[in-house]
Amino acid sequence: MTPTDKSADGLDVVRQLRAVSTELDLLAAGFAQRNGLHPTDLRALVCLLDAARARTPVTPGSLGARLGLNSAGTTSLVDRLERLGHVRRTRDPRDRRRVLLEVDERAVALGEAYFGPLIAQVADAAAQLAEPELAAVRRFLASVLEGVTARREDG
Amino acid sequence: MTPTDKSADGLDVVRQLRAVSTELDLLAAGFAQRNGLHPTDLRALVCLLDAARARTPVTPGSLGARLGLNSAGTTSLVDRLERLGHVRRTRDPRDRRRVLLEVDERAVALGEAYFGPLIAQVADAAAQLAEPELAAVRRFLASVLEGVTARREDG
DNA sequence: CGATTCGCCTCGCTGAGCGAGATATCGTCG
DNA sequence: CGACGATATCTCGCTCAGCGAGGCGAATCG
Repeated sequence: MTPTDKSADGLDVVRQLRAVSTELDLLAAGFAQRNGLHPTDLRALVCLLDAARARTPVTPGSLGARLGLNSAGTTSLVDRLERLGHVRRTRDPRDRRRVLLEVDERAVALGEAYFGPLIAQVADAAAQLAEPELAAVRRFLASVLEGVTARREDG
Repeated sequence: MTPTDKSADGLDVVRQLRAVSTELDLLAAGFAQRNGLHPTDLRALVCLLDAARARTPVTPGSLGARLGLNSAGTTSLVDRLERLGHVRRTRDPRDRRRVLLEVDERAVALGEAYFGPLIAQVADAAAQLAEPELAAVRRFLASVLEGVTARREDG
């Protein structure tokens, strides 16, 4: 790449990506606040909805691990979500030490109200690209994801 | 859109974008924790570094507004950053009510240690695309940014 | 069956961030 | 110039998310 060609070194793309990322964070924070949720609660709901779609059972332990919380913090997180009616606690009949978390339909609706329009907008942006262009976007994003993940894992 | 054509409806791009966003958040959180910073502190440093590069003066008030903090919370945030030596308080000679925040060189170095490799990786990912492809990525990201920003503003 | 491990919860505490209000400075209008 | 309201920041007291330590029932291993 030529140092004089500013549009070809990808730095503007870096800026765009960062702007998108921070705007998404702000959007999420605003949504959380409007719904009486803390950022952690929203992240927890996202995990729960992902798991529900994948038919994967979630326990306080697995949720806390994924969010980086200790067991005490996880308990109070689940307490909050349960108090708001987003989640129910059920004893696992196979292993009665475990508690299974079931997301309420209201939480699913809430999640769709949040992600739905967002998904539609991104999908729409993607739909305005020709197929080979879309393929390039996919390759670029996959590459970024790989890089970020790799950086996160070693530190 | 036809549910059977999974590659053309852009949903996979949505998933990629979300994955990138959450990975970036996790990376930031890990970096913050390793450096004794809270997520808010890191966001504040990002704002300060951006402003420093743009030669824009920053006051506790403007910083708090940008981060969505109360004046009391802003004061304690600046106290923390000052205690860690990342920032210095200076009275504005033109308006002695105001306090100007100056970032320390250590904070700049810290920021570059964090953003540098990340920027390099994204720029590298961009460099592996042909020019028309890169243009498509730019258009896509601009479109996503516009959509997200618009959604955030009305709510 | 004990002994150990595992999963979750309770208790007490630290500290980020909020609301209310105090303090100092600035701009303005008589 | 002096009084007054606006503005920028800070202080005080509080709430509550999350941590560390420890407890208790359930599973597993010897």
